[in-house]
Amino acid sequence: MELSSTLSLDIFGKPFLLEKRIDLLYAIAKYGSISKAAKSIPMSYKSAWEAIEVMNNLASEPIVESETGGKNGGGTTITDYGLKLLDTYKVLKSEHDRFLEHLSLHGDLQEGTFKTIKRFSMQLSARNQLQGIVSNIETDGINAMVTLQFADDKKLYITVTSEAIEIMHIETGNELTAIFKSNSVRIMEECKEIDNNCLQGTVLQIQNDQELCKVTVNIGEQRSIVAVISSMDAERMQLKEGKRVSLFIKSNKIILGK
Amino acid sequence: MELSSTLSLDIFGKPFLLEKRIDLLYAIAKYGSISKAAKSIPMSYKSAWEAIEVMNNLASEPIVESETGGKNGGGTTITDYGLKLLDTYKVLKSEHDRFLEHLSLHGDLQEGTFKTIKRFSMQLSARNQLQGIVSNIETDGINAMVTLQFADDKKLYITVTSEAIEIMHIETGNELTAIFKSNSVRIMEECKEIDNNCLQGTVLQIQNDQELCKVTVNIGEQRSIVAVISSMDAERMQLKEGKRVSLFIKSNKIILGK
DNA sequence: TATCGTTATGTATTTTAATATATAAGGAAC
DNA sequence: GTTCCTTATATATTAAAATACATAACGATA
Repeated sequence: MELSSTLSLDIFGKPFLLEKRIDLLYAIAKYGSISKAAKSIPMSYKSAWEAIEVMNNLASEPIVESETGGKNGGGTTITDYGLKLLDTYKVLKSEHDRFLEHLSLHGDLQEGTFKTIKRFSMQLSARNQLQGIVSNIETDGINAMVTLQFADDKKLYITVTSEAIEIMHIETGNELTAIFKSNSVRIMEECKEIDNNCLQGTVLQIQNDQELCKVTVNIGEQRSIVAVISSMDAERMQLKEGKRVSLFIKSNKIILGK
Repeated sequence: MELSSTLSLDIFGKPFLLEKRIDLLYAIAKYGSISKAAKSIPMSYKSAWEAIEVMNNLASEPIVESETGGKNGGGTTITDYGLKLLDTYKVLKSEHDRFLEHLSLHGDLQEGTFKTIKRFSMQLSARNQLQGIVSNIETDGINAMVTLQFADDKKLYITVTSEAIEIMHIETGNELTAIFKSNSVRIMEECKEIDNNCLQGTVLQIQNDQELCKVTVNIGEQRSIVAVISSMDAERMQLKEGKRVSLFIKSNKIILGK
């Protein structure tokens, strides 16, 4: 048994972006004309034309622009706004697909064992979430150590139970998310080479209250990590914006998300 | 702009459980007859009959059973299997709705700022996930303390950043999930009254390797918590199945999920 | 100016899905 | 046996959606 679902973006309660229309828009982007696009789908020119008219009317800005007459009889192109909408839909759709896949895998539908389903569509309070690829798994009795590799040859070791590895079907090559709280991050002047789970970065922002200090550190590629440390420690290290620091996260304080 | 989506459960690539059919099944369960159910939807008897025939044929077991003739002319009732499917669909649907709501709230669709979307449909490695109601929030500078109340007047305190409270729009009355790793759980013989974040329970299962000991503790209402502690500690406490223990989870090791 | 491929628009036709209507048969209850 | 309400099944009708087809306007280009 499988799950399927069609995603639709509505405006004023009316369908705006539908899967079919999205296909049409991509075809228009490719061929530069409604008629050719319609032929490639395939669908009738009239349907195509009406679909894009509806979309253009519902949207706050035009999605496509048409020219009639001219060199090749005219044509239709997608506006920047239209392209942005296509990107948006793509992200939405892929996230939705991920969700359905999770839901499908999560229990035996025939058996109706879904009552015990766990929530897995959650917004998490943990501010730090880094995506990486599993490069190694070492199972050793009750616990297992997962190595998560990031783009820039940084990596993190993560301790989870072997049970979790099994239940989540974690394998090398999986793209997983390392999740950890900001108070699980320690800041040090310099990592010793032997230290694991160290990430380098530069301080982006500092915020203080009486006892605590929230430090945002840029670790490259627009990714940042938030650490909350004691104001005392912050002062001792003379933290300030732009300063280069090392971040240390204990492997047993990281949660994995698939 | 809004998101909408219709969930469908398919078998052999063919639509099996659709929203409409679910409504029909509920109506049949209520009225005990296809004709009355169809009238109440409303839809034609023929459509209704065909719909349930399709479903009965696709399913591995009958979903409804019909009798013709008799006291009130016969009738149609839903089988246990059918009821189980309805339950399954309900869970699936509510999870799907949750997901769409999250997705809708997660960015401004008009602005197309969805590129930076975070994954929030994840399976988590953390084995311990407890749902409760927020009964109190104390924001104090950088950090905030959330009190999560459970059914049986147990409660947990959770430390998160004030930023997280804002971003997630956490308010008293929200139903949230407390998420923590099994190695964040300490086991003690007895909690002192003054200790916070203590949960009582009885040991369900114990698993050992050379160094570590995984203990599953039942904390009532079929909910259980998994703790991984050192074998030494386990031995010192003479843990065994059925023993009553106290669990302690530090407030700053818990992640909140909404 | 005639050509060409397109947009823009209308009307007719087909397809599809749903409803409406009709009818047989079943079987307990009176 | 008649009544009653239902299931089960077929056929006709309606409604909605898509396609097919036809035609005007457009404007660069040869």
